[in-house]
Amino acid sequence: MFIVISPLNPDPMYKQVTDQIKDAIASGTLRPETKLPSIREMAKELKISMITIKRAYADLENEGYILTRSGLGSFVADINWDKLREEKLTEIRFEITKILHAAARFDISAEDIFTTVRGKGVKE
Amino acid sequence: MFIVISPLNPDPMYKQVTDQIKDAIASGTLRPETKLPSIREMAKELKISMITIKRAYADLENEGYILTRSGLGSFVADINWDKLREEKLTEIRFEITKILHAAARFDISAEDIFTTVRGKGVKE
Amino acid sequence: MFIVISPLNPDPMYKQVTDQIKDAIASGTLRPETKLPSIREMAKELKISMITIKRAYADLENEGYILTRSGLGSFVADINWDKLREEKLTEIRFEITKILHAAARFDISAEDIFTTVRGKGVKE
Amino acid sequence: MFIVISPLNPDPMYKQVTDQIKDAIASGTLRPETKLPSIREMAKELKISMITIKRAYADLENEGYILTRSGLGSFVADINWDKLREEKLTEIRFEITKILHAAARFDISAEDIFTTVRGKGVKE
DNA sequence: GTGGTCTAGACCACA
DNA sequence: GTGGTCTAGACCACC
Repeated sequence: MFIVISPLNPDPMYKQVTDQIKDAIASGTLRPETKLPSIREMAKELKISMITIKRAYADLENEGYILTRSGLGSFVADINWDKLREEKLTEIRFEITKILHAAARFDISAEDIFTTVRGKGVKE
Repeated sequence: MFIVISPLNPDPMYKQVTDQIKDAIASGTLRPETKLPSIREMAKELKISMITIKRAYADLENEGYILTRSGLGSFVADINWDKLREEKLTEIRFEITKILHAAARFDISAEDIFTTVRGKGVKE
Repeated sequence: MFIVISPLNPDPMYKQVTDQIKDAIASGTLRPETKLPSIREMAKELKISMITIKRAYADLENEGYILTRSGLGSFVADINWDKLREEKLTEIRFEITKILHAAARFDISAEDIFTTVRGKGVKE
Repeated sequence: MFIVISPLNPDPMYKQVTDQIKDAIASGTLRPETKLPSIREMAKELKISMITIKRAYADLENEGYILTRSGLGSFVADINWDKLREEKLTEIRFEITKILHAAARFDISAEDIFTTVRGKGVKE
């Protein structure tokens, strides 16, 4: 599979898993209805504990990214993109504004930041 | 004093303390040579354990923000401002880039965000 | 394990621990990637508090000797020896020069010292 | 007077005082029978607490460097130079050996250090 | 009064 | 099981 777990990444393992699966879903690499590897398979492939994968899948299900049916496996869910996008945009706007206010104390302006961030390969 | 500990903030208490003291130093509210409140005073004022403050002060000393002399107290160190600003800018760039990556998963572009943030009264 | 805590040693316990682990890493007894005993194991073995070991491990991590991952344990880091050696040499040269200048006031020359230090079993 | 107390020096203040007085005696700057400043004067001049000077003078008396006579003041004692020099040499040897041990951790030999120190203007 | 060290014991997140 | 955080309370050296 396409997932990589790094011990240097400060994020906990389960989060590294969920983040990468979310990326795959959002980018279309994993399409709705697609069956995910079983917990056991995924654990074996990534050489990490089944418990960790279980936790990751549970989180994904709670957040509506996947659906798990006993005995059948886990499948990518069909997501309400508009609602998700709106929520996310509000959340992000809040985060960014907080950071910019903090930055202002160091005499770093929003433009300073936007400029250095642009042209770094971030999708515009 | 000027420090506020919030139970809603997911950061551990000691980090809330260090972050706010760093900000105060960086913004000039706390000038070099200034004596910080003693561990005991600060603990009493914030109503948290002495040990948590001690941990915060120890971290600040390790990072070069303050100097601590047993029997005397802790004092704001003389800091290399350019280096500090540079570090902060790197840190912020990292934070923002992380958020933008998360945003991209929802088809929210950097420009979408910059646009909604601009004209919100944030210093540019 | 190989660590010994001596009550006669004026160094605090946590420093005795870090010094001995640094020695073991530097001498190759502990190789990169090696897992260190857990905080609890080490504490039990040395019959000192968990917290003292935690302090020692935290210091080692701050100085780059080990990496600690919550839930997994602590591991010997891969160290940039050349850089470390260079820094250390500069630092030592400074220390020694300071001592020699102090000694000169007592009419003790550098050669006097070098001579008495040599042949004492110190690695040359 | 010739004493300087530095807050950057990790040695406690009372030790900075005793060390510098010992140096002055050993180097002949302070000759036997010379009267030292009173505790009160010294404290005022160095801008530190009388308690600290009291502690320093007490230590010096215990180690035989000075004699205090109530109502008269403190005077430099008549010292056995050979013994003093021998003590100093032992102390320095101890310091140097400690540094060399630390150095050995980084594969830096005594010769490496002696070589870089020599020819730096240190009296040999 | 100050900070430095060590202790015991709790609760939490993570694997 | 692992480490991370927070707590209360002890003793010490220093000012």
